[in-house]
Amino acid sequence: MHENGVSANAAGCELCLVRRRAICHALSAEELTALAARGRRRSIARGQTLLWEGDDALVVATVLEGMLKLSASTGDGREQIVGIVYPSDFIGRPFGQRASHSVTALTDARLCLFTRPEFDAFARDHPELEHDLLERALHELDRARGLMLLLGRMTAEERIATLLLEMAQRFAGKGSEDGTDRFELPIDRRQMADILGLTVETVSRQLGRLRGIGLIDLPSRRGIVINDRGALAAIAAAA
Amino acid sequence: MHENGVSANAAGCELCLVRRRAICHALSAEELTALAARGRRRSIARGQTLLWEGDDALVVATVLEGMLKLSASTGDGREQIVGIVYPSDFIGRPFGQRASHSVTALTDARLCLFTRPEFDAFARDHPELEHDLLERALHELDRARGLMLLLGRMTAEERIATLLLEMAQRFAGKGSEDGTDRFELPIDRRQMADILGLTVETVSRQLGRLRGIGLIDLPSRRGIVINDRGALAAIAAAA
DNA sequence: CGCTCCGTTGAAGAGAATCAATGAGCGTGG
DNA sequence: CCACGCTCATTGATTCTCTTCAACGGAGCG
Repeated sequence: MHENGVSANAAGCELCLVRRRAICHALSAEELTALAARGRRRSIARGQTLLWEGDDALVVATVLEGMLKLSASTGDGREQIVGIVYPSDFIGRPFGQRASHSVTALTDARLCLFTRPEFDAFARDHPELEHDLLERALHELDRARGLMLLLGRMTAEERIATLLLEMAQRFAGKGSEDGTDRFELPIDRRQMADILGLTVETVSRQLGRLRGIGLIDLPSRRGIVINDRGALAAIAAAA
Repeated sequence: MHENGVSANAAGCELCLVRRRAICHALSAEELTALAARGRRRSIARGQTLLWEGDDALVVATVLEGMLKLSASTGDGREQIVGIVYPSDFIGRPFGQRASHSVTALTDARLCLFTRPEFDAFARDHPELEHDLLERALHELDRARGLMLLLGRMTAEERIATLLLEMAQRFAGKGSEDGTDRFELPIDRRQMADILGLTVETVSRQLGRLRGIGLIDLPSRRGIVINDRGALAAIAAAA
């Protein structure tokens, strides 16, 4: 357990990779400077947990690079991933004492970190920022509820198809017109299972099945080739 | 299909049942008048749907009386309830074109209704209102994610125990100290199943099982008596 | 009084979990 | 450079939970 790269933050925001997509885009240059003065850049290693479910929600952050998972778990260790966050996404729980879920790095990641009390105070003084947070929260709520349908009512095959299509949409280079997509999964089978509410074995078997009927190829451990996006979408079939 | 009781709204807000708990509590008397001028009281009968998943999100509302469900469904009709709303809760999707889920009355209900464009515009001019919406959205997000754990990782028995405890917390009169609670379920078995991602038969069987081992009684169709809250909590067991 | 809706219960079956073994890929260290 | 050990993915056999299909009885309501 190292203390990881924590560095002071000047006005490097203008060069920031996510300047235009993160919450910061709601702020003027002047306001941005004020916010930046409260922020810290921090690196976090793959596998490290930033916030623990149930603990005090001490910090919030914008993701600069990397991917993190939000997860909840039962008393006996069963885990459910309740969200994945990407660069420019916001993490943490403003205006609340406790973290309702854990936040763990899926890849090495860099964050722009704020202490929650400081961030809360700043947000309350900046309506445009709160509006942006609101839009993000509403969007996440829509996504979470979509996943509830998947977890509550879809078969293993449908869940897999849905996940592949979503991953393709995010990671494949706009796919060719013939319905083909090729990309690298950013997560392993265990994490796929934890997102979909399945076991690794079931994930593996269903992927094998889809490969068997020619809808996808699995050229490598993380590699996915979608041969027939239409057929996959037909399986995902959720209205 | 009747056109239901739609009536103009004066400044009856002061008498409003949910004045102090709904979004309105964030507004001054003056602002409240301005908002009220844009609102309409509307009754909606049990079973009626206010918003359809995928349709334009034309309205938002505060619930004055009654309960409504938020639901999503697959192409072939499987349904998942993704949320239940109670008096003083806010429904609808501000700042978004499409409703991501349907909103249907579980009981006869009364709403304080706004057209979405009007509400959006008003909200943008009133940061305190947006802050309240943000807090509500964040809270709903926490709840939705908790349900994702239930749907993805819990057994039927655990789901039932969790639901009973939550319902008891909301509807039972603070229960006696010996761990007993008595209340009427506001929903039928089908709706319980749609919340928990199960079938009605499984819900019925699990309730029967819990009754069999003495943890609960089922004095009537909707009636629930919790005999041993501790044991139920031990089953719910999610951290 | 009959009808429909709802809840319960039973029997059978399917889908996913569990238990278990094997093998591929990868980083480490000899 | 290769051997070792680890993690991760796959596959098989079996088990079990939950679903599906079906029938029945009671409560409420026209």
